[in-house]
Amino acid sequence: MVKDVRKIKTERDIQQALLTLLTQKTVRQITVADICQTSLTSRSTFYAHYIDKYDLLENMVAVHTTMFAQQVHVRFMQMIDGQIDELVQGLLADMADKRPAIQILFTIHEDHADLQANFRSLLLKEWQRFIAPYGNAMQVPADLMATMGTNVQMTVLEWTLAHGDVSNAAVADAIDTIRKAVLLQIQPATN
Amino acid sequence: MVKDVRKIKTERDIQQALLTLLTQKTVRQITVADICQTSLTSRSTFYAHYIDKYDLLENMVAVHTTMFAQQVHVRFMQMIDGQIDELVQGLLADMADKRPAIQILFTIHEDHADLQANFRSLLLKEWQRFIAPYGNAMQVPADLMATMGTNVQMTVLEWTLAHGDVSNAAVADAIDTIRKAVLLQIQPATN
DNA sequence: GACAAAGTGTTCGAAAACCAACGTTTAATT
DNA sequence: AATTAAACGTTGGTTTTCGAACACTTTGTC
Repeated sequence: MVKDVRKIKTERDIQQALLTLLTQKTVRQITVADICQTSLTSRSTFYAHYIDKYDLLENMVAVHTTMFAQQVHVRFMQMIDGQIDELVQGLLADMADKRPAIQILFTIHEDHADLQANFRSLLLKEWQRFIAPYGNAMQVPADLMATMGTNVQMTVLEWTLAHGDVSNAAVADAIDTIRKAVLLQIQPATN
Repeated sequence: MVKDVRKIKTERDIQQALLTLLTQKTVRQITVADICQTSLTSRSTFYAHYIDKYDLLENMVAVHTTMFAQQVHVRFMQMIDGQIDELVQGLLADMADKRPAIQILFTIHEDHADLQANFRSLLLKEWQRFIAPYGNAMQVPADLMATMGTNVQMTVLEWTLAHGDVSNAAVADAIDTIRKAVLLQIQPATN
């Protein structure tokens, strides 16, 4: 079953409209009429695709979450010690075209639509899987270090989303220092 | 008679598609099927709006030409001696959102679709109107100076289209030198 | 509490776009 | 010159979108 192009275009326009409006108003302030006006679609068409504006928002967050989940999983599998930050850099490269959307959605924190929280949750899960084998030998609680690692990566991710790249030497240094500290806690023998 | 939004959207998509394709292929190499594929419209719909791809192109060129004509006319009226380059800067500011489109169309030179030539022609006409009063007193042919002035402005216009702004001091200096030379020919008494 | 204004969600006939199919034209190959 | 493939332009039935209308809920005001 192939989707009619009109559906694809309508949904694309509606989603883009919501992103645009989110840079101007809060979710609550945005009306369905606003979205339709901006996207050049009629309200009846909107309701043919989404239950309401929250359904639209949750849908968009879900799509990006799924994409991130798949990528983060694949990349973590390929990960070698000491290249954890490269994971985030690689992810950012893959998401290049979605950057504006992700950047906007990161500012939205609704009950069932919180992309930032989803990303953090996915990264945390992978960190926990990564740390698990070392768990017993560690001096520091595994969950704590997993959270630390996650937060460092989220920081890199958000900084890069906002500034385009981690070209700033000072920032790169700061992150690297923290990264090494975190890894040292996990693998005291190596390095 | 208000246009149906679907028509607006379809034409917007088709036009955007052509612009995109023009960055990859020549007009001749681009097929109607290409345009439809890129714009997510069906071929039957394309033919409901345009006779063929050249009709589409001419249409787009005509729109930008008309817009430029109106702006250049209004601004030339407000023009004061020595602020001729500000005209181009002002025009560029007004056309900010259309910059990518204009930039691409400037590279296309078809028989009845040559935006660059149209712009040059419009500027030249205004220069001729501007110079006319000084005509008899000038040491240099009026038409020559009009052409010179036009060329300088076209250069600024194209450079700014390509590089975003005339922030480069060297470029700004070079242009200013030429501008003054041109104006000096026209108004030997003033300055 | 009455009221107006604005937003919500639904319905339905008309208009537009889709898409697959078709025969025709064009251009390249042999 | 014959053949083939690709692009052209047209057609008609199907799907989607539009737009206006409707009743209903929410919000803020007098």
